[in-house]
Amino acid sequence: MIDLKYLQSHFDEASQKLQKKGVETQTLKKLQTLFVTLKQANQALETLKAEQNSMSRLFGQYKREGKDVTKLKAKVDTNKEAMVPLQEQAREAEAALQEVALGIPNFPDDSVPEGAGEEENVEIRRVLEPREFEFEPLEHWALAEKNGWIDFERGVKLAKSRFSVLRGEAARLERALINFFLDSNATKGFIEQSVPFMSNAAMLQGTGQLPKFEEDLFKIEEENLYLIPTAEVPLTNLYHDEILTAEALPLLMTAYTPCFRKEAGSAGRDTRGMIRQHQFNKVEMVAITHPDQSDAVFEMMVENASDILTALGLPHRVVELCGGDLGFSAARTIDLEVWLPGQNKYREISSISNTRDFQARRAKIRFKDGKKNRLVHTLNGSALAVGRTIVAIMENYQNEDGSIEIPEVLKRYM
RNA sequence: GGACAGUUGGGUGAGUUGGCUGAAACCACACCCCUGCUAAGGGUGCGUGCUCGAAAGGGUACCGAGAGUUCGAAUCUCUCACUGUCCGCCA
Repeated sequence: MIDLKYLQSHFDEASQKLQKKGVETQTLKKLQTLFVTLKQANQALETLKAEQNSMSRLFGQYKREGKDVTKLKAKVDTNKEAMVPLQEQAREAEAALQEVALGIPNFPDDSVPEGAGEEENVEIRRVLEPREFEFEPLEHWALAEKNGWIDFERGVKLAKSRFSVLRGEAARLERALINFFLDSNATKGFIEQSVPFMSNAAMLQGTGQLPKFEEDLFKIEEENLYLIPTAEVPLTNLYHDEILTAEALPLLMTAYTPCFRKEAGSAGRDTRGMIRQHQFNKVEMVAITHPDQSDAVFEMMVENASDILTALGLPHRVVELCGGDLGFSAARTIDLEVWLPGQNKYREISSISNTRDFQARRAKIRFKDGKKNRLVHTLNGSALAVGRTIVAIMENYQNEDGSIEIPEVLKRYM
């Protein structure tokens, strides 16, 4: 959630920032009006409540002293009547405010480039030269078929479309990658966690998936739980509604989890292969930091993910997302795109975001700064998406006969 | 799934004839005093949000959540959620 006090005191500035993310000024005006209405109603209401409380205290005193209370009772009753409409007004404003405020995305950092969508993202650097092939490199699904690595049909049979089964060496490669990623993250100080793969609604609101993106989530109706779309949800919310000590920061966490996404808006995109599945494995990094630390930690997370790709010998590029491509909660995001020779393009394999205090405000994650409680910064990023790494290894390490080499660093894991 | 019990501040835990309890006491924590000691003792402070205020401080809300009764509710009523124990089932 954005800082509503800041919105009120710097409306034009705030509105301008959110234009980068496509938020209309009108929506913000509405939000501001609701905020002011709520404040005024609350103030008026609290004055009346104060009177009510002091009269009630008097009431008790009169009773004890055996005094007559009929006049006081009349006064109290009148006061009570006066509170009713204000109470209603405050309640409505509060509800309306919540509804609008929870749907407003985070402010992008000032450094975020302008742009409407993906095409306007800014490439920062490339790491590793893509290999020259003396033959036409195949796409991963063709290689999967040749090697018997992925059974798409039976995945569909077991569940539905966009599910698949890994077999034999591919399954072992997946397991090896998960371990390799977790170990690599551990060397950078990320503490491994094993977390629930389901989450309740309050946590999902904390990290920003709810209420706006419910259609992207798999829900267990009878239980009122959701399958997590990313480990960012459980990891960040580990400290939901907590006040941390400043010394505890930064908290660095990593976890392997499957991720479940409905891909509601992606019908027709990447239908072939396992680039876009309803269930995929991912190792995630999450950091909870002091506001002064978050930029440095962000850089470290980008480096870490990039280093892992380098260790695997996978060419990739580092891309700064423009305002229009930025996610709901992110103030800033850097994507790592891995080179896929079969597809002849770079594809996202990691996304690292600094949400600043946006999630912290929603999830009430604070720390003691002297006597004051302040919001932490939260960051998250993949290191890495497992399925897409398998795809990248298949395409980059393929031989002319269709066989696939295993990257050197993974050999001890298999 | 069945039966019973419970849900209070960082922790333990009082408070259930409605007001003087936002909440005793103890522990933990912070600061201070005393003390030639890797101890003990004493003092003070110590929940969160919103709000008014330069600050000191004040107002308001919160004792699992929501609604209700009442001049007034942690304390009474209702609904829901969660936790524990026993039984059943089970990796």
